[in-house]
Amino acid sequence: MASGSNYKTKQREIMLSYLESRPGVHITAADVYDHFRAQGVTIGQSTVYRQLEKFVDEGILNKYVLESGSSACFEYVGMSVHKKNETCFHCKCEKCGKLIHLKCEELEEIQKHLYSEHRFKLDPLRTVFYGMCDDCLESKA
Amino acid sequence: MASGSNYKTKQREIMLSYLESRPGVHITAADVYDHFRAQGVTIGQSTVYRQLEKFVDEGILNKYVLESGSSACFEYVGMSVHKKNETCFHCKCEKCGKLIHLKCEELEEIQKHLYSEHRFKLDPLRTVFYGMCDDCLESKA
DNA sequence: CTAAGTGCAAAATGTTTGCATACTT
DNA sequence: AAGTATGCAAACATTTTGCACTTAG
Repeated sequence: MASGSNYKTKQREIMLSYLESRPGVHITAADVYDHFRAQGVTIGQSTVYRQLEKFVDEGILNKYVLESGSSACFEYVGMSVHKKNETCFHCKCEKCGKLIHLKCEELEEIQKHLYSEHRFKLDPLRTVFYGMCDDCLESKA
Repeated sequence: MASGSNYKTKQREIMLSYLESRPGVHITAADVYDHFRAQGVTIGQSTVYRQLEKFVDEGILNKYVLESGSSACFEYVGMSVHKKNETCFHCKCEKCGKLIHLKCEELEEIQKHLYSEHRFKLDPLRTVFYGMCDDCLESKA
């Protein structure tokens, strides 16, 4: 979480403002790379990966791994969300792959329950609920 | 979940009995491959991956993706658990890697809640709660 | 001037696929 | 005989690393 020193480079700045403009959206390393390349701005892939990892360390981004073999997803949470300590859960549909964001009081009960009864401190940023979404449930039957 | 047809091959059988002998343990494709190669028994990697994927489809194994860049983990859950329809949740400690199994009534409330309020049908066999366990919480402070 | 960041290409992973062969039913 | 599984090697996708060069502090 604690960051080392960060030089204010052009690449870091434009990446940050791009990510900042998409709060709550899942973005992959390739998305970032492609976004800038499409504009004629080239940022090396290694730089993209290295900066993303830094942002995660700094708590500016969350990182999710949804499936093996596919890219990791990053999501801007910024300092504001972090400070407010808002809990955001994610549900991933195993059928259509849709990702659902939930901010729900009741789900926060899980955390409390796990902590008080099972002495386990849940990390909602890393936890993904797998299952099946509304649409797929209907189309299945 | 429904399986296609499964031929009873030597590879499938020895893989199954190996996995069966390690219930509740996380095993990677490489673990399986190495285990047999160390015994002089060679199973092609593709076979390992293909069979593991089948076992997952059949509900015999759970599959977890812990981090990007590292291997997917498989865990034997077997038919017995499946038939009894017991709900078993898993908590994985992000620090020490320990895997905790929970059978808890209250956690089953999550399922009901997610279903009734968010129209999302949770799959407990695929879902892992990430966080920090008792021991690591203490040793951290 | 020194520490940190960049970009390229190469390497390292982990997983999937094509295809000829072998085994199950 | 028909359908399925196997094993190899090659293909793939994602991410990491080595290194010479550039930039920020």
